Amino acid sequence: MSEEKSLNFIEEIISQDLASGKYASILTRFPPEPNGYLHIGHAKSICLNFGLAKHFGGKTNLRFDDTNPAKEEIEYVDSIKEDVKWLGFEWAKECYASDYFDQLYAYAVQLIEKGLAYVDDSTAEEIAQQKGTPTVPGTGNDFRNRSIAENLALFADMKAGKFADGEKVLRAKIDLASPNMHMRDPLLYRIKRSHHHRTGDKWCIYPMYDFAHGQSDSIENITHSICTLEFIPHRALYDWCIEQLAIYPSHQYEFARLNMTYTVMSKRKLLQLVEEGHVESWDDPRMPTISGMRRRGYTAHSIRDFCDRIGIAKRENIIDLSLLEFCVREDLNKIAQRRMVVTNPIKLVITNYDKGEEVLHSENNPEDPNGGTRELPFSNELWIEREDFMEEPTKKYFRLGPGLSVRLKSAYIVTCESFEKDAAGNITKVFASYHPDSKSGQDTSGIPVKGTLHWVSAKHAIPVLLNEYDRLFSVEDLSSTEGDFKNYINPNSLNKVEAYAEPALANDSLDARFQFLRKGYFYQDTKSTKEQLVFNRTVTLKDTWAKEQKK
RNA sequence: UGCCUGAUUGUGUAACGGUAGCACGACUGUUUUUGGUGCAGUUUGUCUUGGUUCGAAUCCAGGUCAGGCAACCA
Repeated sequence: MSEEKSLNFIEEIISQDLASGKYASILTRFPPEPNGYLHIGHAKSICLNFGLAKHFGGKTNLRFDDTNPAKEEIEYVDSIKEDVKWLGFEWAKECYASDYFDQLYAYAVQLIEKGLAYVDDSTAEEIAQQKGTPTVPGTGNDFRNRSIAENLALFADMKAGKFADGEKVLRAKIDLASPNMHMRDPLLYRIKRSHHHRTGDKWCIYPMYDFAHGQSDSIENITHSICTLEFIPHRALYDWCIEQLAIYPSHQYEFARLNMTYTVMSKRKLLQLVEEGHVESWDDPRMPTISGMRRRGYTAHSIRDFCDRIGIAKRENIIDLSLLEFCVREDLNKIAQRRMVVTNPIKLVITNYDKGEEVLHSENNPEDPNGGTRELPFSNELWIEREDFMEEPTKKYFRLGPGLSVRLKSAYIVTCESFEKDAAGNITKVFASYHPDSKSGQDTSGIPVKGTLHWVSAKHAIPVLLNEYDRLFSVEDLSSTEGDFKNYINPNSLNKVEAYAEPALANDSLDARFQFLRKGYFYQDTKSTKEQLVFNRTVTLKDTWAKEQKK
């Protein structure tokens, strides 16, 4: 990080901790629960945790917070590892909370021995009721006064599987009148017979988040444990456990999670979109998941840049989707191969072109002098965009119309002579003459043109399929809406179009980034084949003409 | 009605008692064989009321507003 850039509040804390000698080096961790795919909000956390370590010369662990086997799957573990790697980060250690189950159990026994935990036979409802409310203190029950010996025996029996699911829980004995609800004798362990993706059926009791997370941090010697704002009330409990157990004192810090316009950022909601078929899968290119964005054509670099630009603070935020789009356009503009693709074709006949065909050349990327060129076949019958012809052009229209001239990109200047319509009044063909002395790169015609059109030679064109994506939701701020969030799904978030592409595309590499001239940035879909090329639109180009027309 | 966070332009984010800056967006102009890119410029802000101070976005007090907290979820 450059010196002129100011530090965010967490970087300030770390700087001070390092300067004061509190730590010789730092260790952070990224701790997802493997119950879904990672999304752009996780990317913010990943960039923060790994970025901090990188900046301050420390390390970062990847830790799976797998304490609830009912929701977790190996598929999610695999996807999370893939996504973190793809984003460009390397973890020091791959850890699992489940690796610490034995240790965690021992910690719980210690607490019981200190008279700080007890087995409670109450039902979930009873416990909830006895907890009181934020304004009314909770009340205890007789189980709270069980002897240490009895608690020890009972907890061992819980572990041994002598009770049914939900029959008993282990609770910390703290303060039922605490103004912080999380300190009102929180649950530490519950009985849950569920196959765990790593420990199998070894355990029938599982630690709760609050009894697993801080201790896992401590076991790994995490110096700075960074999480989101909703965990602020948990911090007192985090510290309490560490203090009572007298173990390595990791510290928790909280920042505001990412929210973005026109999308949702919760695994629960994203899971719903997948399960109810509103999108195809977790990696549907409309999803704000890392895998969806990757499939859509976002680069890891652009996502990292985005995370860098949004900053880290404690206030709630909602980031404009336009910032993400800016980041990916900026990156892609520099690296994308330019190609020409016509989506809504109309035939352009060059009436005076009698050479049959010729091969022209066009630059792969005007931003990159070393990007080279590609071959571009030209002939007397071309496809151009329907919207590039207007029967009765308006004043600011720079494209084709009767009597108007335009440059065909990397080819010639043509002048429109006439056009044909079908019975329904639709334009079917446009006729134009070309100016032989206006060839791209050696133009001596002196004809002034304002517009340049992309085109494809009709007989050389290859058919491709384009997925044109738009925002997933039609309202900017989903958090301000009422009712089911799915009511606000944009019905036009995907527009599949057949298109004609220049032949060079058939031989391009699978993972190349493209800019289809005047249309947007595209990336080959995972389902694309040689027989049927499919491209996903990552993002459109900025379109000031479309904006002008709306006025 | 308890506790905990927070409040700087449309959206983010800086300024650490001393010029309210930066980015995105929006808007101009300019360049351009992409109505893209680039370049130049314009644009709107310290929640509120008091207090401390030579000086307050910053410190203090009250208020207002927003979010979070009472899952055998994380």
